[in-house]
Amino acid sequence: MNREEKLTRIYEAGLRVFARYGYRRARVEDIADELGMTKGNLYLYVKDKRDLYEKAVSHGLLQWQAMVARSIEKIDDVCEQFLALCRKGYTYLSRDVSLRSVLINDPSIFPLSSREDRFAEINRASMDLLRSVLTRGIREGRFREVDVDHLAELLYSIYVMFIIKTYVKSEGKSTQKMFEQGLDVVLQGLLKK
Amino acid sequence: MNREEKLTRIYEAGLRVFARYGYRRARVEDIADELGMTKGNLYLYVKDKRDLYEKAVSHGLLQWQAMVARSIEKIDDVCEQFLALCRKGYTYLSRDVSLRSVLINDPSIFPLSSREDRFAEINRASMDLLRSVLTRGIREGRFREVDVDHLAELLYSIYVMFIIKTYVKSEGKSTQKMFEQGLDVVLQGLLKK
DNA sequence: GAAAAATTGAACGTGATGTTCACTCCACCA
DNA sequence: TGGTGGAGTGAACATCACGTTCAATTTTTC
Repeated sequence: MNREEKLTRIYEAGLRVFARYGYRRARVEDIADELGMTKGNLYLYVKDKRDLYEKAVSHGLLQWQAMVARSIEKIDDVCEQFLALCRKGYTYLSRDVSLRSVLINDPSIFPLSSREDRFAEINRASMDLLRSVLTRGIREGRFREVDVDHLAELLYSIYVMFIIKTYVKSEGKSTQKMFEQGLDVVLQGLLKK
Repeated sequence: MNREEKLTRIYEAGLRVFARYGYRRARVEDIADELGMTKGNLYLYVKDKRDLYEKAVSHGLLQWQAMVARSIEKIDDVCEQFLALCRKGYTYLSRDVSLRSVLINDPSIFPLSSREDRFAEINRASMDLLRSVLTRGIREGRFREVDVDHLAELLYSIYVMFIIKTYVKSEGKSTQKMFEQGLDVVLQGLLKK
């Protein structure tokens, strides 16, 4: 594994840990453990904890933005769209956004205010995506007339949970099944009889 | 406010904080802040951090067990039952059980192994409750033939999230709306056409 | 097999955190 | 009014956890 790939793995592990505990409470040893290496070794790749954090966030942010952008292009129906959103690639960052900022919503956890603006922006984009899918479904007469705002919020919460389960603690297989099942039921509930 | 009530408030605040960060990463100052008092004052009520943790967990565990017991008596249909489960009283403990043990599932966070057994037990009881509701609905021909295990898991996850949002960061009103809306859709999806 | 690169683990210093305590504040009563 | 006890404060302290460094060791490369 070359230096590039190793850095990527470090950033991803870093994001997982920062997402779990927040910057302040995350220990660089946690990150080393996550990678199966020692603290000392980590310091050959990053300057210090802060540096690791900055780089990791930038790394994840790019991936996540690209994914949202791609998703928006091909809105179809809520379930497919939503599952696609869940399945696709590198959404590590959403864990920060979601677990902390959305669910628990504690701005002190992520200290960089300019970054927080971008988190908020991405969150909003994702929510907008869901809302527009729901609205369109209703307008086209396929969905029942549900409360778009609240349902979008619930769906986004479910999405967040999927991300947490899948990426924060990698329980891939059964989690996938569980959400497919669940979303199938939701879709049935949405569709007009 | 007498000493009894104050102790109760301390335990509840303690649980919130322990649930957020885990025993090790929770600071007693966090708990003091949560209560709007100083660390020093806290020590008039509890012996030390460990003592606070023990007492708080016991306190919450009793409430939660009582609630599950009550719920099991009057199973009706999944939505009503589920919402009741969500609305009712003191379920603080479930945040520990759920956010940490269920979602992130990190046994190291709560160090008392005997306690963990009881957590697991309560978790299982809650899941059983949901599964039995679903199974019954299907057997009686009211529900579509969904995958009971996976759907129960998703519902439980949603429940966990409700608890987190409501109790860990008290966003009562809109959270309530969001889950009622969401669960209504789920119920519609469950019911046979 | 030597040179270079990667990795380790122990050591260090500092800042954070659990705990204590002398002191203040205040309600209550004589 | 002045004394008493309980509630609460915030500064001080001691310990230790954590970020960081580095000499020593292992692994890789040629």
